[in-house]
Amino acid sequence: MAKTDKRRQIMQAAEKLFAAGRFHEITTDEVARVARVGKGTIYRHFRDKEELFFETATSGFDELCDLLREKVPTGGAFGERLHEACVQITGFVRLRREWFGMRQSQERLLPCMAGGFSKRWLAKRQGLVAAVADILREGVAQKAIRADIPPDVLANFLLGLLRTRERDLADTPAALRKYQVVVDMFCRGAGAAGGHGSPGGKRGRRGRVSGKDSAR
Amino acid sequence: MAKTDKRRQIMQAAEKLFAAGRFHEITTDEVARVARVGKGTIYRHFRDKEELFFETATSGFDELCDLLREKVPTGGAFGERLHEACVQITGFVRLRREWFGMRQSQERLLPCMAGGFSKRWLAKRQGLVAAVADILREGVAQKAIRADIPPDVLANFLLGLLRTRERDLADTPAALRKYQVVVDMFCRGAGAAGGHGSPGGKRGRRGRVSGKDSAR
DNA sequence: AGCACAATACTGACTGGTCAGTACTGTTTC
DNA sequence: GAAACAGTACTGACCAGTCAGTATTGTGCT
Repeated sequence: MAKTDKRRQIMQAAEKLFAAGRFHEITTDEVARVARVGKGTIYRHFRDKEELFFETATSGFDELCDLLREKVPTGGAFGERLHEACVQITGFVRLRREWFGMRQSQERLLPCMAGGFSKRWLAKRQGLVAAVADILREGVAQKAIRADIPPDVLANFLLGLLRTRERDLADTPAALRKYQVVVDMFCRGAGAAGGHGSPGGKRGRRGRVSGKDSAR
Repeated sequence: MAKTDKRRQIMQAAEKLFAAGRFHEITTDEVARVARVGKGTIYRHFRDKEELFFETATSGFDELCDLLREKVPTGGAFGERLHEACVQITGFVRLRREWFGMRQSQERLLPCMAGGFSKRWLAKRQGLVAAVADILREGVAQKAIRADIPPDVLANFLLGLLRTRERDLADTPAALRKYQVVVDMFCRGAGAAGGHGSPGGKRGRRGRVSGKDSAR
């Protein structure tokens, strides 16, 4: 059995456990037991409990970034890309529910962590934001996404909306459909040149996010 | 010194500390020290550390609800009410930054808590959501807010957007202005009868959130 | 007022349990 | 046979919660 297998086993167990309980409530003995691994093996792969936690909490970012870059390649209609990105993100969140829950619960705690963890964490998260922002940037270029808000801010909004929704949704069959609400909200809110009545708004035009349908 | 003073001292210290570190990293000794109170006094006011934490983490919900009901009374133009609500919420968040940070960081941990904490927490949070939803409901009645998404879902979205923004913003003088982006996004996304190009969308009309400007 | 006494609030040194991390032994794998 | 491992016993730091003792406040009496 390759070394990386053990590492993965441990991380999977940690992910599961950390998702269900608080950091201090999860013992390394428990992680070892669930991972079907000797306790010492954990310390063979991770310096300490903090690092195990950090690596586990962070892993999803990389995976999701890879997924986005793979499944939502550059080029093609922007509307489709955005939609596909949302599908991938929500799909990933559903697939890796435990990681997602864990990330949610512990995100803001990490900056309090000792040493360089805080920066490493932010860098990881920023990677995901950047991946989403890249897609949105293309939308801006195609006049489908409003240009007055920086793409990375919009990317954060989108992720925030998905997150909000995720908190409320059980893992029901209807859940995926309900994510459409998020996409819908976002597209209307972030679409280019939309008119509205909120304070500060000035424009009177409205664009379609897909950038190709001209029903208006 | 009245009993409530000590209690408040303790809660203030706890809020400050819990905002900066994880539950298990904050010792009751530290809370006592910061609160300038004997350790035993904590246990005179709170059953245990969990309860101290819960009460502290929860207090802001009530305060914010009271604030909303006071400063955003029923009646009046919906657009103004929504705007005022956002101002109040963001103002509160800025004022009670520590509580907000703490709430953010520990929210999802609470459901893992023993006993009835989980339900009590959700109930408290639901109170805030309901307060915001009530305001939005009026917007629906006035045709300013779309009716196809339940008000409480929209309320969650709004709170989520504010939250997302809060995470990114330092406490700069420009910060308050930047919240307008959230309000703007939300109003466009949640405004009644808006056309857009997102998947599943069908409508072609667009309304103004303020519900009193008739540019369309 | 001044005193006695009770009730309540408070303090902080102490304790008992918990758990991260280590050490060691015997086993499997390559 | 050596490297990785499971299993387990061990240890030392750490910390939530306790409790015996002290301070403060309230009350009734003279």
